[in-house]
Amino acid sequence: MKDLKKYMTEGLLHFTILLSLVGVRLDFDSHLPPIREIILGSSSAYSQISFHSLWDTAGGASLHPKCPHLNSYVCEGAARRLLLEVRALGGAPIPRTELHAWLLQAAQDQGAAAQSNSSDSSSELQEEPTAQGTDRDKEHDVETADVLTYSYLHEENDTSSLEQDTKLRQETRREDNVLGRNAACHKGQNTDPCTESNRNSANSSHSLDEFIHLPAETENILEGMNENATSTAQPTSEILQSNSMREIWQDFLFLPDLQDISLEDIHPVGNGNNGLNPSSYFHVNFTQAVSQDVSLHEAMLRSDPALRRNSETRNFSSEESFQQSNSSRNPEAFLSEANLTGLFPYAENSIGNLTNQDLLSGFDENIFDEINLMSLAMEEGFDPVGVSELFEADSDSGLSISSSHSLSSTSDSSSTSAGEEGAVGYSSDVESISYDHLESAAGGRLLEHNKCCRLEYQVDSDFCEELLFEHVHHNHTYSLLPQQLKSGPEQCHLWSTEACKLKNRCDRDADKMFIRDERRARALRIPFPVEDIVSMPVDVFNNLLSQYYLTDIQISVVRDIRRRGKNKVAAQNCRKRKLDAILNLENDVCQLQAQKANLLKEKAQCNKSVSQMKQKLSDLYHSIFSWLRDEQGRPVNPSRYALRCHSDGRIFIVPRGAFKLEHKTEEQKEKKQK
DNA sequence: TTACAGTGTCATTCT
DNA sequence: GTAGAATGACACTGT
Repeated sequence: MKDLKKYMTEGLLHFTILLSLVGVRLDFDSHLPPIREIILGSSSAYSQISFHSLWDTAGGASLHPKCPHLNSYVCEGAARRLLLEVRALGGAPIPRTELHAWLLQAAQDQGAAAQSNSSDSSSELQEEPTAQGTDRDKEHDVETADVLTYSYLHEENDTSSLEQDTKLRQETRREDNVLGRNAACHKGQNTDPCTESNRNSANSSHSLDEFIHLPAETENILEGMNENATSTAQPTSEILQSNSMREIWQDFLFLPDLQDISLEDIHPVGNGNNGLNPSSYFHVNFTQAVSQDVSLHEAMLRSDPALRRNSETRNFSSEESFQQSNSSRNPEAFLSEANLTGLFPYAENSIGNLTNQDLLSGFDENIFDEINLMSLAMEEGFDPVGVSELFEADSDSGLSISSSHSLSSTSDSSSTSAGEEGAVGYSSDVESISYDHLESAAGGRLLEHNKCCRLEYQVDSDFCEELLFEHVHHNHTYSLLPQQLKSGPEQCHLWSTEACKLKNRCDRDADKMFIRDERRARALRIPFPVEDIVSMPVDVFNNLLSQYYLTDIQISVVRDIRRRGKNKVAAQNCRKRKLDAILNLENDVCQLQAQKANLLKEKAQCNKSVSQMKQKLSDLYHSIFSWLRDEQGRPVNPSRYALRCHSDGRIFIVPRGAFKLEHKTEEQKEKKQK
């Protein structure tokens, strides 16, 4: 940053643009304020560069092969230093073809500027370069076009798309001259660049010689530029005098890998280095450096939505390589990149496209239909009821609740058709994408919470399996009471089949509702499982709501899910208790009926026994009286006398009248005692 | 097609 | 006053 300030204070403000163009990720939070301060405080001509242009250029929107100010760097001999500084700051190397065309164009401009300066010695270096070469550009457009054509035809493989890129870039220049020159070139009427490009297009591999052994026309340009540059009297051209344009050119091409260089490695370029190959004192790893192509084509094309569409197909390979290059990186670092999206809108697009394109491939379209509808609903004024109905309609429209099926589809979500499972076949990746899509729809979350939400649902497919299977195994057979199960074997068999049917149906219904709420929660990016929303204690639930920053809609939905879930369980319990009570009463009735029957039976037995006892007693009575004789030897009449047992065990024969009076007096005594 | 059982949900009351 | 539980009533669905 210290060197950056130095460059800028020296009038090299555009170095920051260059940094951005070649992919340096500046920490704008800490770098932009001083940059802006320097811009506003600078008295140089470069202070006219608006902060806005810097901003746009940082995102790659203004990327153009013709950097109008690069010639300034070249003239000052600072180009190599700038590029080294770029690398020292962690910048990715510029694509060689981009650099090729870019630098050549700048060299031509510089050549034109040098010619102008030679005629006008009062002109200064810091004069606005674009103003210098307005007319002179025309003189070099032909050569520049050839150079550009040559450069872009060296791009690997996809020549058609590169031609499109070339056309795009040419359109930003003077189209007529360039196209005319290209037409002549493609007809084979020209010259080294075309023949060279044709020859090299057949061989996609690039050797270092391709860049060192330039086409003759390009060499001539460089030679002329070198001469013009060295003849230019400029106060800061000391370095330039010691470094030819070719050397500078080679310096660009021989830029060492950024890992191999630091600020300490930046050697002053003095006279002693004249003619010295920079690679002799830099650890040059050209192949490795070029391999870190940041694909400025993509950055440029993404700035144009129309072009982006065309470039998507051929960007796939480069995006894939980009992902591979970032695969070993810390995801947090990746997120930190996403934090720069506000400053690098096209970087955001790049990252977003990369992620989405890779992750969205093969997803169930039904999910996106739902998500899109959700998003629309959110954008047009979110209506929870409408969304709810939307989900309900979807979930109720023949949604199969075969969880195992849906789970099996998670391994290959692309094979799951929309008509088979609705949106049940979620995979973990789908969740993350759906949240990305619904980020805005959910009312906006902090990134931290987004991460939490994503992590919450992105655990893995086991989460879905666990939830679904856990719910499948919920016991909904509360109507099968122990009393029923304890019944006879025939009823047990009957109830077992009934229980299976009932259980299956309960499972289906429960799963349906569960999935519906689950989908609602997912759609609104509610960061906790529905099951936990319902089952957790109220204090834990409130703490959870306080820990997450949820919108009113989300809180309302969460509470609604919890209320309905609680009520559902309560209703189930209520019905269970009701059935328990009914069945208990029925069982009590049965038991009482059996008890009554037993009592009746026992009563009958008792009556029978009593009768028998009475009969025996009567028989015994009569037999006893048959044995008894009075004083005269006559049998005792049982109707006039009766037997009475005394407390001491003695038995007396008493007249019945006296027995009755005595019996009455005893009863009266007992009553009085009571 | 109808009857019925099971279930979810809402409204209300009770705790 | 609030939240949960309990419950009656209703609608819906599957058998």
